[in-house]
Amino acid sequence: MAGVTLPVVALNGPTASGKTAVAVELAHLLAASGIAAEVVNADSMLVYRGMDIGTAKPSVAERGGVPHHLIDIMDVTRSASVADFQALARAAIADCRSRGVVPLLAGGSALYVHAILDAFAFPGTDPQVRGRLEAELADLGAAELHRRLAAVAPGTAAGILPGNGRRIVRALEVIELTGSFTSTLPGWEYALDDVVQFGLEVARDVLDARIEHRVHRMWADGLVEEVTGLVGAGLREGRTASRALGYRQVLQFLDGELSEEQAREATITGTRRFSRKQLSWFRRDPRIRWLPAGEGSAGEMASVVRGRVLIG
RNA sequence: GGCCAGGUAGCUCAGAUGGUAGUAGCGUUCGCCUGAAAAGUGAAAGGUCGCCGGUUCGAUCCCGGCCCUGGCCA
Repeated sequence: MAGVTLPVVALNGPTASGKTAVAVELAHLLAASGIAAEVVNADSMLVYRGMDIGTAKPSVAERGGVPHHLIDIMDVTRSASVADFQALARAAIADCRSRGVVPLLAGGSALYVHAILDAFAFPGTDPQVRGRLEAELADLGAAELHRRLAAVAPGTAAGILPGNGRRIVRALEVIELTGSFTSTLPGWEYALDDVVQFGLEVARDVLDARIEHRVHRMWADGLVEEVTGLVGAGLREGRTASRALGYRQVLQFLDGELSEEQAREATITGTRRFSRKQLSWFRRDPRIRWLPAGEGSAGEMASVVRGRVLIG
């Protein structure tokens, strides 16, 4: 009785695979059997306020009365980080469980999911050290800092491209703060109890067609207007938000670098490529149970989750 | 039926006075990357250059025929 445990349910898959709808449907099915469930977003771009159309953010109506956490939590001028997100998501998951609610971790950012579920530690950051190194990066250039990194930690330097200033700075920062830097990702080792991971599988050609259709719909729904409005909110100053698929291309259109048609096509091909990248990430995780996306997928997940709750 | 333009990588195409072709775009495959992962980045695979014949030391390229595609005229 006191031994009832609540699993963490991760629901992943490539963009446009229908994760959002399935998550809400799953929550409803669980509710029908007396199990409360809420969605915890695991998508790096849904956190930004005002980025709705281009991120395919679920509307309040689409959320179907199911509470969603970690959506619309920061302005486009800020940059979300894996480390912040890990802490926020773990807190949201713990909060759900403490209230007797099953958390449904839904989203397509594989690194975020990995960092939330698994033993993934982030060395801290120090604004002063960081600031100084970034100034040096601006002065001396990435190649020079890369040489310095190579002198201190050859192995680390070998794993970072000489032109990747951002990672070089981060590595130097961590070495300065902690004495060493590990650049290998941790293995598949849960840091949370009782995790169930599902992946939504969609045939390539179907997914590609959906992506194309969705991008056209974004344009019809006013993506260009949304971006124009966000420019006033500082979108261009947002290091991450301004690079989001669709947003970056519309900015290029607004700047005259691309025609509107080219921007739309670039968004389609970029999104397609992104979906491949997502798949290659998720496929590496052997614990994911893949289900074909479709009518019965939420039902199948619901029965697995019910079993976990009752057995626990 | 006649005229014109084409048939080169999975797709769209580039190219060479005849010496078996392209850092091409998109696609595919496989990697790297721990505080920007919808970002950044490396590499690979892949072609009997429409088919048959002729000229030539040698043809994807020249010549002839054929097939297919698009357009125009009948």
